[in-house]
Amino acid sequence: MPEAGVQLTLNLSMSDFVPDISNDQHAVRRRKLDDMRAGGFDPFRANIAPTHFSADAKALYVEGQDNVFAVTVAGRLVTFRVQGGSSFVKIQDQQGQIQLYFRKDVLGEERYLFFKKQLDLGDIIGVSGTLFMTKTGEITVRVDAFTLVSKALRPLPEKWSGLTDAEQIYRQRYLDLIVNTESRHRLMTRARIVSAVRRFLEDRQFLEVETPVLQSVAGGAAARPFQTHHNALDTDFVLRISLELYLKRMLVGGYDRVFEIGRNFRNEGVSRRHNPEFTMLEVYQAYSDYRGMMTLVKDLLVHLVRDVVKPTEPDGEGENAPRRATMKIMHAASGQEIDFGAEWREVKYKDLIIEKTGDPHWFARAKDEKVTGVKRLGLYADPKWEEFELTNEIFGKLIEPTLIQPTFVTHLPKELCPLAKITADDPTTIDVFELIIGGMEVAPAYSEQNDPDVQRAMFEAQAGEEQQKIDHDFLLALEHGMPPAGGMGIGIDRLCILLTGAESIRDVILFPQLRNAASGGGSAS
RNA sequence: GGUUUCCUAGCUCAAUGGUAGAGCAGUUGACUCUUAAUCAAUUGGUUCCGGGUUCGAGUCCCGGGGGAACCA
Repeated sequence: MPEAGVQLTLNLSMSDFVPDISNDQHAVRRRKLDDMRAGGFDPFRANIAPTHFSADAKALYVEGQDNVFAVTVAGRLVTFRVQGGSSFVKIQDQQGQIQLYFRKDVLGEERYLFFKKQLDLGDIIGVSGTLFMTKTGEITVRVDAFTLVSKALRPLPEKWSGLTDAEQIYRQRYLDLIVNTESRHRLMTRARIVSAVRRFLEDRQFLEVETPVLQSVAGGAAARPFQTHHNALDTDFVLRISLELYLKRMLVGGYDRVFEIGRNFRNEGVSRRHNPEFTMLEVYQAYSDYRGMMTLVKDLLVHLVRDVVKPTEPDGEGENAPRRATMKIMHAASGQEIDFGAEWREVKYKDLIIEKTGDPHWFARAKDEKVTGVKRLGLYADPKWEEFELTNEIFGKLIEPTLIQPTFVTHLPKELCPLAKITADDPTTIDVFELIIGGMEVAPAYSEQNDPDVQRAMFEAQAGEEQQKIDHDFLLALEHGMPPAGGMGIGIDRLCILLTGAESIRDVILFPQLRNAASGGGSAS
C-alpha cells in the first residue's frame, strides 16, 4: 500500500484542512488532482462555453445526418464505460443526460489516456464534437476535444439504487439531485409551479411586493413565532407567521391587486406536513370578495395542472398504450385520483357538520350536548373547549380528511377567523371558503374585513389576556380606508405535495429543517 | 413531548451471541458501438457514540446522538 500521507498532502495553502471522511477513493481522486496540477493543469481554473444543454443538443440531430451538427456540451460524468480504445460515457446537466463517444484514434494516445486514467465518475467535463446515432439508436456526441472543469474528490452514490437514506437525502440534497431522477424532477416541478403562479397573477395585473419578515407583532394567524433581536436598535422582533396584515396595508396604499410569495416561520412541531419555515402565497384583490377568489384559485390550479404538471393517462389497453393528457393526479394517501377537471364541489361548513353528526339542530345544542356528541363520534372532547372548537374537532378529524376531490367549504364559524367579513344573513359565520384537496387545507380565502371598528373588536376578543399582541398600526391603516377586497392564501409546499404526488413536505423543500447532525464523537453525559 | 422502528465499506444491503460479507463504486489488467457493458484479479470496516452483561457483542441490556412512521 502506498504512503497515504503523501497522497493526502494538499498543494493548497489551507493545509490544516482535514477531510471529515478519509477513504481510499478520496485519496485516489486527490492524487489524480495532484498529478494534474503537477503536470501544469488545474481543473478548477479551467472552463468551457457550452453551446447547448443535453436535450437541446439531441434535438438538433437529423436522422441520417451523422457528424454534421457540432455542439459543445458540459455536465457531470454519471456513467463511464471504457472499452479498450473507445469509450461511451454519459454526462448529466439540468435537462438530463447525453451520451459521449471517446475514441483513441480521434483524441490521440495522450489525451485518451488522460481521459481513461484521470477522470472519475462525478467529475464535471465539457466536450466538443459532432452528433451521430449509435447502432442502438442513441444520439451521441463523437468527442473531438474535452476539458475537465471540476474534479470530484468524493465518489457518487451507487448508480442503480441511488441514495435511499432519508437523512442523507435531506442533508446532502445535491447528491439526491444528482442521482435520483425523481427528486430532480419533483423539485424542478416545484420551481416551475412557483414561476407559473407569478406569471398567472402578473397576467391579471397583480403586483408582487415584499413585506417585512422581521415584525414587532406576529399577526394574521394563530401560531407561535420565532423570536429574535436587533442589536443596533436593541429591539426584539419576531419572524412573521403570515403575510396578511402588511399586504392589506398595500390595499390601503392604493395597490389594488397585490401578492407576495414569501417564507413564513412558525415555531411549532415538525412533521410530514409541517416545516418550521414554509412558503406562502397570499393574494389580495380590491373590489372582489371570497367568491371572486373562488374563481381565481380554481383558474390558477387548473392552469398549474394542465400547463405545468401536465399529467397523462394511458389511452387504450396494454403497457405500451399511448398516453393522453388528463386532469387527474394520483393521491397516494387515499389511493384515489384527484380530478381537477371535474366540477368542484361547494358546500357549507354547517351542512357538512349536520351531515356528519346526523343532527339538524347541532348548532343549537348546549355545550354539554356537543361534548357528548363529539365523544359519541369516537373523538376526544375536552369540556374546557369552546363550542366552536368542539364542532371544529369533528370537521378537522372526521370531515376534512375525507374530502379528497377539490371542495370549497364555505361559511365557517366566525370564531375561526377574525379577519373576514360576517355573513350578511347569518351573524355566526363569515364570508370565507377553505379549499380542501386530498384531505388537506390548500387555500383559505375571505371577503376581507375592512371595517376598522369591527376589526378592532374582533382582535380584542381574540387576544383576550394578551392585548399587547394586537397590531395597532394595522388598525390605524384600516381607519384610513381599505377598499372591499377578496384575499386568498395558498401554502405552496402543500400545493406541491399534492401536484407532485409527494409523501412528505420534506420531499418538496430543497433543504428541510433537521436537527444538527451528530458531531461524530457524540459523548454520553 | 410519547410509542414503535432504523443506523454495518463511498453507496445499496447481508451476517442463530461464535473468524464482519456481497453487489455497485475503487485499484490492476484485457477489450475501438456500449446501455446496470463484459471478463480476470484485487483494495477497502471506530458495525452512530459511551457504558454494561458474557469466555465471546454488529447482534442482548442501559444511557446518549441522529433519521423515519404513528400519536399528541
